[in-house]
Amino acid sequence: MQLDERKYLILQAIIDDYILTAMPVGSRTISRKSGVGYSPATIRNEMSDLEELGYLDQPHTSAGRVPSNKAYRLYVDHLIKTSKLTSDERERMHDHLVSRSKQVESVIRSAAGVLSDATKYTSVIVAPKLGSLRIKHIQLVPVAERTALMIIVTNAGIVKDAVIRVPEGMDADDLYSISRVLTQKLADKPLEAVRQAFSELLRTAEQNRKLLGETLQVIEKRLEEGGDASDVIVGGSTNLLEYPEYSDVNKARSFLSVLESKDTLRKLLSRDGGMEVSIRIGPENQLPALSDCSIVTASYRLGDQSTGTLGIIGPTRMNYNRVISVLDFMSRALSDVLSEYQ
Amino acid sequence: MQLDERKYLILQAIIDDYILTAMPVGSRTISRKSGVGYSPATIRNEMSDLEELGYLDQPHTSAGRVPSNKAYRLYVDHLIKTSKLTSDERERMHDHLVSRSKQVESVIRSAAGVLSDATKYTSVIVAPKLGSLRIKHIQLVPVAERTALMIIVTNAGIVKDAVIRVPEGMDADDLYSISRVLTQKLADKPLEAVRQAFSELLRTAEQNRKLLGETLQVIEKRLEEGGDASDVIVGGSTNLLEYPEYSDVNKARSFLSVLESKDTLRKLLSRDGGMEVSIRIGPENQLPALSDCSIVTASYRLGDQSTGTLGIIGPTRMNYNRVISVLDFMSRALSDVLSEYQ
DNA sequence: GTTAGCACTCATACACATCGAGTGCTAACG
DNA sequence: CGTTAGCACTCGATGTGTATGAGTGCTAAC
Repeated sequence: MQLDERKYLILQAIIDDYILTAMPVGSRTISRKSGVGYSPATIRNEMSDLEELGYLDQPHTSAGRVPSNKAYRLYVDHLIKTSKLTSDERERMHDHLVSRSKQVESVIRSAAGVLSDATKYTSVIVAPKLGSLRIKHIQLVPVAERTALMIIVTNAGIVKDAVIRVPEGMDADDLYSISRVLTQKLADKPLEAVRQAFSELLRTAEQNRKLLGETLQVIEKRLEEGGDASDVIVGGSTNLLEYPEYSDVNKARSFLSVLESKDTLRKLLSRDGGMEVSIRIGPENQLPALSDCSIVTASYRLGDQSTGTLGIIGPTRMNYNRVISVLDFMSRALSDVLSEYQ
Repeated sequence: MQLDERKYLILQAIIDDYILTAMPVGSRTISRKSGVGYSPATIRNEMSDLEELGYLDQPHTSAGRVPSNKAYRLYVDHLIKTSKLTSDERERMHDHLVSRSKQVESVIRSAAGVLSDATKYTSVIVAPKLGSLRIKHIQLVPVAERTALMIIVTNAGIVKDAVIRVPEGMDADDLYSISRVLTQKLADKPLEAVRQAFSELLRTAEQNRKLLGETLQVIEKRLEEGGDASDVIVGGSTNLLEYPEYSDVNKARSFLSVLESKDTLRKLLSRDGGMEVSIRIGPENQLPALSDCSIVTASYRLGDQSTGTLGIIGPTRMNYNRVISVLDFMSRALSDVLSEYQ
């Protein structure tokens, strides 16, 4: 059996209604809708077909129908009619983004806020991967006897720091000059290439071998870590609790627990492909705790190399249309704002 | 009517039981307890007295009694029997704290995790106030034409950064030397005193007047802000959802919303007095959303000047004994670990 | 002063009837 | 032949009545 024009129409009507109400949709409801000129009985026949094809589920015999994950997949692939945001709305979102402080982290943080406010779902943003960044500057600052703070500035303006031990009797001026050398040698190298440059450096500069060794270790460790907890930022985590899907506390808890694990989130938002919006529906994301959530993601750029991910997590019956529009816009806006630092 | 020995005993037994079960406590339950040698009828008479005195509430006629906020207040002030943590436990907590990276923020973050794990409640930690820190180092790093990143390192190792504009034609070496001057002039000054030092600096160094002006502005702005969102760290936000008090989604939501507002949290944890543990029960903290929560706070030190706050938020029937022990220990442990940087 | 006994209260659980939204099927209709 | 009206049927939701039991307050006896 194939899907003809009318089946598409009815399926779309059902999905639209379900997205709005979260209640099983009956044949009468669809029949009453403008644009559908059929009686409830006819609709029922079609619904029966659609159920057989796997596009609809029936919670129990005497309830209406509910769209299946397969239906949502069809919906986002073919049925969706993307609409643009109003220019007023675009402007407001953009303003929110730039009004904050100019720290990269602040921008991302407010972007998460804007996203969750605009969609009423939960937003997650992953900061650009450190690996694709380039070193701009390295500075050693004395903080105590034999202890220094190493600060790594990247081309994205993101600052990484770590406390390291330095050899006895090294004063501020020594650290200063070492910093200059380090910066000269390592500037504009991607972090991946640092190792090689470093071992080279290690051969030439005998006197500070020990310090350099430790510094290298720290940089490598940062590289391995891939990023710390503050690299994943969540906005509007309680938004989803507004929806009837989460009126059960246990469901709410298991959802919120996922948001607490930054590692899981980072994996969840990893994506292949380019800048365009990507959608994973229900079980398509492997996590059981999110099996009735959909995740919509997009990328943003920070400079030429590094990209980050921004995403929306909501119930499978989310307003895909709206979410796609917002994410699409924000991915551009965020890239624009962050590129000012380049 | 005064509280005699027996009333204390019974009240304590009721509170102890209610903390464990969250169910109204009946006279029979108390009577059966070891240490209480009275029949249910006698207990009932005493409970009736205690209710009249405002220490007990009765949800409805045929239910048991529930401790009132006044009872909790009495409990923490007089009845509580503080117990020490096992040395095994202390060790485990301490290890968790030091095993992580040496970044100050990481330490605080893992402290929040340890706190919430150890108590099964929600933990909140406020980073040390910026105002009481001293500047250790200022560094300007070129990131683009006419743009530089200003990094402020404090004696606590906390790095603050901001993007600023610099005059045309200023190269890396210029910024280097300016950084040195800035650092020399401002080092070891508390942030509050920076303004004065700066205006002095402004008089002497004519050529870079404009740059210095902007830099000053940025530092002042940071000062005003008092701290950004990342200065308040929450651990175990979903822990409270385990308790029957939050089986209602609306309660859960209003609680979690409070955790999302870092400003509110910062205010909530502000405290007077020294290092000792302080307790606010139910409505004693002004926030209606937390009117059936208790907040227990303690301070930790970072160096000589600056102190931060760590706290536990839980239901009013929380295990005060346990929470006090854990907080007391952690406030010392955290101070110790952070003082290594001094 | 303490306790046993007893009537009373009230939330909770359960059984049972009712209601109504919605379906599936069949037959009639254009 | 596709569409629709009619109707019996299903099943969750809602409401009502009753039993249960934990717990109280009061009184009288120990």
